Amino acid sequence: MTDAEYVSIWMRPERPARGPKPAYSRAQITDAAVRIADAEGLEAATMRRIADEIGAGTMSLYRYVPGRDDLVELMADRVMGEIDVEGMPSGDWRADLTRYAYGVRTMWRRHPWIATVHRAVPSFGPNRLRLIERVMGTLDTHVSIDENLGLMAVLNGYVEGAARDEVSWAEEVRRSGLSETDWMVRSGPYVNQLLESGEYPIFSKIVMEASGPHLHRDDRFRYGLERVLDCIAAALPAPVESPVAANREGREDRDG
Amino acid sequence: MTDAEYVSIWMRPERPARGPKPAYSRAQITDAAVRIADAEGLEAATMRRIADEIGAGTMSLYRYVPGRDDLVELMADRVMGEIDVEGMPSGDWRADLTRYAYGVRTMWRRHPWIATVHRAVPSFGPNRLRLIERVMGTLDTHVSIDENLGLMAVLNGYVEGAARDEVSWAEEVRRSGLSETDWMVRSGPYVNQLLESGEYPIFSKIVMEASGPHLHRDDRFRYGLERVLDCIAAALPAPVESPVAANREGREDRDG
DNA sequence: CCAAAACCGAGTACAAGGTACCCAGTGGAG
DNA sequence: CTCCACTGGGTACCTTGTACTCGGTTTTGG
Repeated sequence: MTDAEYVSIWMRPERPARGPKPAYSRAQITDAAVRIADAEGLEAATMRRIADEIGAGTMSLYRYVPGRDDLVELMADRVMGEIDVEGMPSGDWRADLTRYAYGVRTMWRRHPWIATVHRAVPSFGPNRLRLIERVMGTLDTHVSIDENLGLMAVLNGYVEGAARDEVSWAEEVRRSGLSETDWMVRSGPYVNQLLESGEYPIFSKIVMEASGPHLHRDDRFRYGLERVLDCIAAALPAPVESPVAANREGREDRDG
Repeated sequence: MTDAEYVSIWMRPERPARGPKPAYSRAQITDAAVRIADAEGLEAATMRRIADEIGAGTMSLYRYVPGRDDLVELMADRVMGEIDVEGMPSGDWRADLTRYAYGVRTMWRRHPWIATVHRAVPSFGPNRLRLIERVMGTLDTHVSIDENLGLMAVLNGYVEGAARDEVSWAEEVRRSGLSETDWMVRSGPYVNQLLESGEYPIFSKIVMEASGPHLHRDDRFRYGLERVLDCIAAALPAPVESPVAANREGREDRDG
């Protein structure tokens, strides 16, 4: 293996000092790859395809990127940069985290392939670091780093999980090459079989609810997010001057 | 495209009625695949490797499974069956959900490759259905299906997100082929560079906390889980006769 | 009991995709 | 001007999924 000469993609300089001017750039390659993945899925972003997209030879990409895995890592960090966390922490943690949550969701919907990137978690690119500083910074003055990590796991878990759910369905439909309607028609027989067996009452409820007048996806996301934020509020030491955090016993606070 | 003759893997009968006795079985193939993936990662579970494992010819597998994607789907549902939800709902929703959460975590740690399976979300195998019935059943009598889905998104998001975090690191280490220590040594230079730049105070706190006397992974998981369960408790209509649900204003209830 | 049909396991072969290796051209350093 | 590190990119190889095919076996129809 290339153990000895391994360097993280984030430390590896884009280009050596000497030599001719390069014709392309990491950013250009990453952008092209993201564009393809957005339109046709991550598996369509092959080295050959990306090279074609920018008019380069396939192997030329390897002058800029050690391999495809690292390129995907670059792509992941690149799209994390689209999440707007400017001005955080602002002092209003609830507003900050709400904005962050919607930012993540928007980004996932724009780049569904992000659900299939595994190395995103262990990777610390510049944009990921910025998110950590800004977002965890909003709670940093209120709780210990331990608690902060715990609460962030709850928030991130929910937001990414919800986004992953939405996006996974859409990707499955796209992969099938069918229209959304045709796709549902195709899965109809199996779902019907489950419904008619009578063994899955809860599943049936879910299906029925989905076909009746139901909470829109946005409302559902908002509902869960509010529950998570309430959860964080409850874990915070003392409400200093936030007039929002006073509703915690009833449950008539359904939103929508 | 095989659009016309598409049938979900869950509807497709394992074998036709007629013909000679089959030498293998779907379960046998799935088990072998899971065994390989556990030990060497999902990418090591190639059709050839799986066939070798059970002593079959590569192409023989296609008599039992339409293709690799479907096999992975079978694998995913197979390991979901390891999550013990027997006797749920028991009446004590908090105990049920706690058991479920730890069950999921244990399963993920046993089968880290599950983090890389994308079709798991849109797929409804028998074991996934069982989980839905049992686990969502614990809240079904207390809240609407809408709220139940929302609260489950919070719980599942947290549990899977936390598991994914733990597992992603481990997988990254495994993929590198290095020991955990060597792996950390290898990423040392980059982390040090970040630390010394002084631009990432929160990140530095995380690193410092991780190397000092810190919350063990188990304690951290438990902390987040308790926050989520508190969040669910707060969203429930009215504590009927649960003596546990009475602590919701202070925060001296840190556990561990 | 026999012939045909259906199904079995498995080998051969091909298309994609990542990438090691190689080569000729180029432009900055001396 | 000379040199050589570096460039873009072509060729070729390995791995992996899987379509096709075939000879043998089991079941069915008579």
